Amino acid sequence: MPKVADPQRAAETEATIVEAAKNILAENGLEALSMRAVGARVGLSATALYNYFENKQALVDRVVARGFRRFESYLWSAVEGIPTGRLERVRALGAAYIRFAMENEQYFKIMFTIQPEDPREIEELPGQGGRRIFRDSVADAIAAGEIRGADPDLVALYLWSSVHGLATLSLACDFTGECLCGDHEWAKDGLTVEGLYDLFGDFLADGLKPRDTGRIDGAGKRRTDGKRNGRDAEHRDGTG
Amino acid sequence: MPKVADPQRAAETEATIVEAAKNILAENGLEALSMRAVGARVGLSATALYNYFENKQALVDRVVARGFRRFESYLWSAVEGIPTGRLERVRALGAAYIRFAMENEQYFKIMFTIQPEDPREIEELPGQGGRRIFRDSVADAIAAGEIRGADPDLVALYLWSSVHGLATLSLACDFTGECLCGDHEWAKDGLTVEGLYDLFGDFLADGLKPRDTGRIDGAGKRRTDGKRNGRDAEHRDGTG
DNA sequence: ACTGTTAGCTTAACGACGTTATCTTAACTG
DNA sequence: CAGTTAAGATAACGTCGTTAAGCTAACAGT
Repeated sequence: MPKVADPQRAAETEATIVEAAKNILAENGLEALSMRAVGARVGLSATALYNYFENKQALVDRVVARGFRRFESYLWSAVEGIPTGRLERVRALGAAYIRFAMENEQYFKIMFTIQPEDPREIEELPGQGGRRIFRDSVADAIAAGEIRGADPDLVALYLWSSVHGLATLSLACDFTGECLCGDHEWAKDGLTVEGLYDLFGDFLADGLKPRDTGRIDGAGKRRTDGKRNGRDAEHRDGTG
Repeated sequence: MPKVADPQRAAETEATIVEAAKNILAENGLEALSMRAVGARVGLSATALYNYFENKQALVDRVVARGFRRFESYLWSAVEGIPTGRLERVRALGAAYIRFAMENEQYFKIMFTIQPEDPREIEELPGQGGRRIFRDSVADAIAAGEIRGADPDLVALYLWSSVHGLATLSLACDFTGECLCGDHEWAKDGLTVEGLYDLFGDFLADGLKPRDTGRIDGAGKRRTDGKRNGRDAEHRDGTG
């Protein structure tokens, strides 16, 4: 008797439920996202939702998947007007990444916090969509000579993680004015995360500039610190 | 009648409880961290814990605070043998950051996920400790001329967020082998996060190299993309 | 037209959670 | 030895995710 018969109707109801769940999440945060609350929002009892989703995790997975689709289209629409191959396009991509995280805080948090128990149920691994856009833009910029001739996948992952770090950190810390208590030149008229990213973009861009010493593709797996193996702290968390 | 009388004994018991909580967290994850479980682990009932902590959040805050102290000393011990002023020291700091995140996964997650409801109860904002070490090492490297003459706070925050992004992302995605399905030169013999960081370190270092065009301190708050205001997507998450 | 099936829901209930109020026990004090 | 009290246990409330059982309305077959 569980499960729904008409797949058409099922899909519609599921979409309604996912929509309600994401609204509760955006408005009141993760702890407010209960099955009973979602049910009440769509005019059903909590248990009725189990006709459409196996459990709460499955519902949350769907919300996350929706979030990633929105995320991807958000990134796309942010750079579609900028010609491919330009470094500017890559920088705008990073700016859009930050902006999405700030505008969709709760959403962004669960996207990279909750991991689906069955990864195949989500169309793509978290961030795959966003990463692909990064990769393509980077590859174009490399081909156009605006970024040094390194592996696009590597460079894209680098940019992605850098931008992701800024987004994540600013959601966790709100360091705009608290962590950085000193009065700095670059923070005096209201430090925003977007402003920070603008500044960081210079470091990022300089690190990826073409250089004459030829391409680096990491073939040599260079060690920079002499003792990379040997776990120099043995911090294995015994009791401590 | 609540609260404990002898502050000496109270401090000891609190430490025991925090310790038990962090063990449960490390062994079984956040969802296993319940007051009843912590109480059972220290031989008390769940409600007895309320004599030492106002609520669960306060206990978790203490666990997080402990984590940050461990984190800070972990970073310190990882670079104490490397002479100050060397860029190598900054790179080793980043490597230690990554390593801590990998070795203390659950710990690291809550450190940057849970935000205390009363920030003052935690000795320092999340990451302040780690950031300070970054800042000092960067400042030394700048003074020694191994990093370009920019604001140490800005550069430290940049490095911090870059490394944090790599750590966070790899905890969320496990892209070592899944997200990056293509067979790359740099991924062929087992891609580890530490290996990735080694590769990224080159980009990072190049972006921070001294350059002859003088210092950049961001006074001009440069805009790189022509249209930074104007919210080019209007993605305000209405419904659909 | 009456009966049986069944899709899709509701209600009841279970165990676990955080938390509060009340009760017990054991040590100390006069 | 009586009384106080510190520090715990027990009971209980409301909420959570989830399961089992019961209801209701639409539909099928003869």
